[in-house]
Amino acid sequence: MNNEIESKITDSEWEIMRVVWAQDKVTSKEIIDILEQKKDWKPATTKTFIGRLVKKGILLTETEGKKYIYSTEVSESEMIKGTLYELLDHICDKDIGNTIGSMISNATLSFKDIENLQQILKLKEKDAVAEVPCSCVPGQCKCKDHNCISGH
Amino acid sequence: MNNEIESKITDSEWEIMRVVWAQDKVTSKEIIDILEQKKDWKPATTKTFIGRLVKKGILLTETEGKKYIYSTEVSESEMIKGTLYELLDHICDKDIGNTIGSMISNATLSFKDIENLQQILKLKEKDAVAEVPCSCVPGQCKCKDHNCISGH
DNA sequence: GCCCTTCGTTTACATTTGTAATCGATATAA
DNA sequence: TTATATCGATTACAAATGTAAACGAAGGGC
Repeated sequence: MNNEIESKITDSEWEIMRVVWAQDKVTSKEIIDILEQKKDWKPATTKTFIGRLVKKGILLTETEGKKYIYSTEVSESEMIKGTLYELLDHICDKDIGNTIGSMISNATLSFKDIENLQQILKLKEKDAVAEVPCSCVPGQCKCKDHNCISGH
Repeated sequence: MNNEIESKITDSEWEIMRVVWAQDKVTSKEIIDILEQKKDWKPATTKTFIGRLVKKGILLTETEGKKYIYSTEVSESEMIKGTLYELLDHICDKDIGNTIGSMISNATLSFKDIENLQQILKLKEKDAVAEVPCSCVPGQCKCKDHNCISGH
């Protein structure tokens, strides 16, 4: 929505964010308590991660008395999408279909999920292509053997 | 296939691996050349990453004359799957369906891909569940509002 | 049989990440 | 009002990661 925030968080920071996304507004104490349970982190450790997220501009603070209430404007789905892209960046475009396939195979899905995905696929047919072009650098995927585009 | 190799590679290492996966067997020179093009890495930089992958046991070496031929026994799909799991580890199980959905929406897919995915979904219906259980820690997802399982 | 190139190894160093103690200010309880 | 518990900020430090130069052995050309 805004200026393509330079999001990109670490695994540990993700733990903090999950709490914030789940609660919308939280105090450090709440985050600390939850992660002390889940990750066995000392309060100081959690505080460090909170601080780093604030510095990165991902966590927002509003003062309530002497403490802070933390929140964020980066949505969870946005973050997930970012991470996903990062992964997709590592594989040949031609392989994305298969990757999604393996994801589906390995996931636990509800009937509703499946129905929904079928719906999405149906729609997707409209802008499907005959062949997904590969944009890998030559030497980084096997597509060169068939019809890889990718200039230089 | 073997003992669940402690794979888990960094972004840079991934670049090296892509070359190896694409070629099956390569010399350091080939890797260096390709990544000098793609990433502007000095030969020394690429060498460092190759060395680290060898140390991790992910790259295998066989001597040919005085140089090495590199190869791997970790498959690309295995590595992708690992990375994917890592991401899924960050989201509520209930949300996996949606995440896959957004992946599909955003991807470029061929007719064949779509057909294939439809096939997979069809099969998936067999072991679909009425409701995907959430296994998040309380406080880390909104499921507590409905029917989250997850014991502390 | 030397010299230069090549290749793997070693060393170097800054940045990021994980993990945490400590400090200083403030609110709170006694 | 003084002792105490909180809370955010500062500091610390090891390990991982990105980036690369330097070094030493070995091969190839002349």
